[in-house]
Amino acid sequence: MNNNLSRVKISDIAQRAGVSTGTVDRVIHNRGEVSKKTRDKVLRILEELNYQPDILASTLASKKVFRIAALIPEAGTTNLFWNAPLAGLQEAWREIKHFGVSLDTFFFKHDDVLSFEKQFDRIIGIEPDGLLVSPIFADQAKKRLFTLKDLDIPVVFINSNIEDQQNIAFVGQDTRQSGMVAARLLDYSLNSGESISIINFISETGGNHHILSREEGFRYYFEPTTSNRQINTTNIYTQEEQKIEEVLTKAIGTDSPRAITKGVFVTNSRVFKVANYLKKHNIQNVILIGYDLLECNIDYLRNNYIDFLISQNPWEQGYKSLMALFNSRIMKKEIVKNQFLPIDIITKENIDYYLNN
Amino acid sequence: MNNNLSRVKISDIAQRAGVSTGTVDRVIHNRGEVSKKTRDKVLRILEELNYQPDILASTLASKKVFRIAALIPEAGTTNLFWNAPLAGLQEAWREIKHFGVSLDTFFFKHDDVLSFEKQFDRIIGIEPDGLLVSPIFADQAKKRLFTLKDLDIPVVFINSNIEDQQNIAFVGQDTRQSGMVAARLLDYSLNSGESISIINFISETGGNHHILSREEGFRYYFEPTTSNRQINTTNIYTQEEQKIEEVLTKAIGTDSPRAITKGVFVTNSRVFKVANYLKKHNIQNVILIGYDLLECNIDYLRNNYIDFLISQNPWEQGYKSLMALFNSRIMKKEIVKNQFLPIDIITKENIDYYLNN
DNA sequence: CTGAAAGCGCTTACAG
DNA sequence: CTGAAAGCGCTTACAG
Repeated sequence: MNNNLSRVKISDIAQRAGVSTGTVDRVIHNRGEVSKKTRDKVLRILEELNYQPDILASTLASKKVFRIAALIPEAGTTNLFWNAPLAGLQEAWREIKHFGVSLDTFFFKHDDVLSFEKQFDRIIGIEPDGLLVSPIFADQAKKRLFTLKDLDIPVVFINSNIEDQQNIAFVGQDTRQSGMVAARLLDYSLNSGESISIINFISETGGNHHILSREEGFRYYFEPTTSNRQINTTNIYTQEEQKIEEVLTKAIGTDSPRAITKGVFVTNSRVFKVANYLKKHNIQNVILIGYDLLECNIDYLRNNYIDFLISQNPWEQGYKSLMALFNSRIMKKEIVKNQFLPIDIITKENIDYYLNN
Repeated sequence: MNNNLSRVKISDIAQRAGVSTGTVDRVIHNRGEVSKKTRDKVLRILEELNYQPDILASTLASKKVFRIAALIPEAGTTNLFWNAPLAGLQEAWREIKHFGVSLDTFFFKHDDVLSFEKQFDRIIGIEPDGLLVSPIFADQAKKRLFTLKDLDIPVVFINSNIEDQQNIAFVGQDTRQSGMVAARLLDYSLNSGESISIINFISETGGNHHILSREEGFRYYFEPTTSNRQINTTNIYTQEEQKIEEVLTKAIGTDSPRAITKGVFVTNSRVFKVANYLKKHNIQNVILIGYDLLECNIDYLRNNYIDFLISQNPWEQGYKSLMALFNSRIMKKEIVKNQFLPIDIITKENIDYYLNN
């Protein structure tokens, strides 16, 4: 179906144009120092012969390295999600490093704005050839994106998006829609009339956009039939186990004054907290849905305390965001600006096939 | 975190060993014509300095092309599934063609053993450097795989597997487990005691392994609680619309003598046939699950006739199978032998994010 | 503004 | 069995 046909090379162009290969190279890369006349001529022949550069020879000859910086949250012990994007990033880098790409990864603490700013500033100091960033602190990011624009440094957003920026791509999930998926699953699993609790684990330091938008999608799904079903939201601000216990007891405890909850939707990866509660109090027959394939969530999924997990495809997020930068800048390909990853529905039965990466 | 450090090159090795680069090259590629003594010496230094070849320079210098043949079913009009693996294959090829890889794709008719044999024989005649095949006709494949083994041609299986062959990889789905996923979804969606129909669209020309194995997984899931729920299997052998209609009426029609079915599991992509039936007869409140994101299935999913589709990730199957061959033979990497792709659960709410490829 | 030459790291004949 | 030289397609100084 396809073959490596003998391709036209720079020397072919040079010969046809009656110039040297150096000159052809100059026009190909817009390096100036060429008269308009020869430039036009070469350009025309390039077009005519449909010249495609040999990227291998090109990167071999030019010892340039394309320096990519990545700025993502540190996984630490409280934020394990971010291990996966990092792994995806590194795998992508392994695949493309031959093309003279270097990758420097910078970490910030997801609950510490200052660490974000500091690291971002460090990166700006370095002036990389491309940046990949998870801009969870939108305001702090925006100022700096302005600087990057001046420096003409292309930016890819990963996991979080900021609208109306000059980023060349966003790679992540449609959070609102993922709430609708959760709603659909609960809708299938519950009988009509059974009530639902939404649990939001709110972070005091901001970055709650995901959570709110998931709740919004979830509620939107039920809107037409909202009369059927009671849906209560509980926001949890504390980190203290004891407090969480109390709040959950009010929200979903068997003695809860509210109508007995049959479905629980936790809007982020901390669903294991709720699973833990259900286990401790031996509450059965509650359908529990949450996010992300953290070890502890997986354990509860396997043991039937969590029914569904929604995965954000974090590994792919890392992989694709680096590839977006690479394809755009090194391979000179057109890339898709908004790359929404699948909203994967995970159960005990298919979990194993999402862990390979 | 990482950088393109100055690497050790062949000339470094040559210098240290007191030989020419040609000799180093000879031992690196086991091309013989080197005395044991110098060979050992070079080998040792290679090891010591942890020499890693520059794959770019290597493929640029050697004008060798690695010829890959692919043998997959033709998509035609009745078998649209196979468009996706083909697209994945082609995308993978686009990414690696620079490394001197050619791809020739051969098609057979999925319901015609002879076409499979004929095309396979053509490929053997060509003696490619690697083969990627969907061995749905196991017996006919086996003989020929024997020949390939003699010719030392590496083989990757795509979508269908044959156990105990010399294939370097299999890329596909765990079909049995996907049946369990379907079972889980119906189990959540139905009330206890409600009965289920399994519909198998059987092909007379063989290749029904997927179907049977999906049913087996499905039934296995319910085994412990089988008494709760009636599960009836209906096999459909005909292609005639009229006959199908009759059989479905017996199986799931509202006047069916059997207990009224509340859940239907169709074990392959022809679930749209059942959706069509439900629509025509205005049967509501039946949960319908089937396989594969064909256009017609997607339409029924969006219109609520189909509730869940299980996707086999066909695009990825194509992509990964070519990459397996590439990574193993060109990049000399270790590859995973059995690459099971995720068992994706698709609903109306997340379908859009599985269509990008 | 332009060309000739050297070089990127590896491979391939060829001569001995 | 071994080495010297040319070449893969492109880029990079340098000289003019």
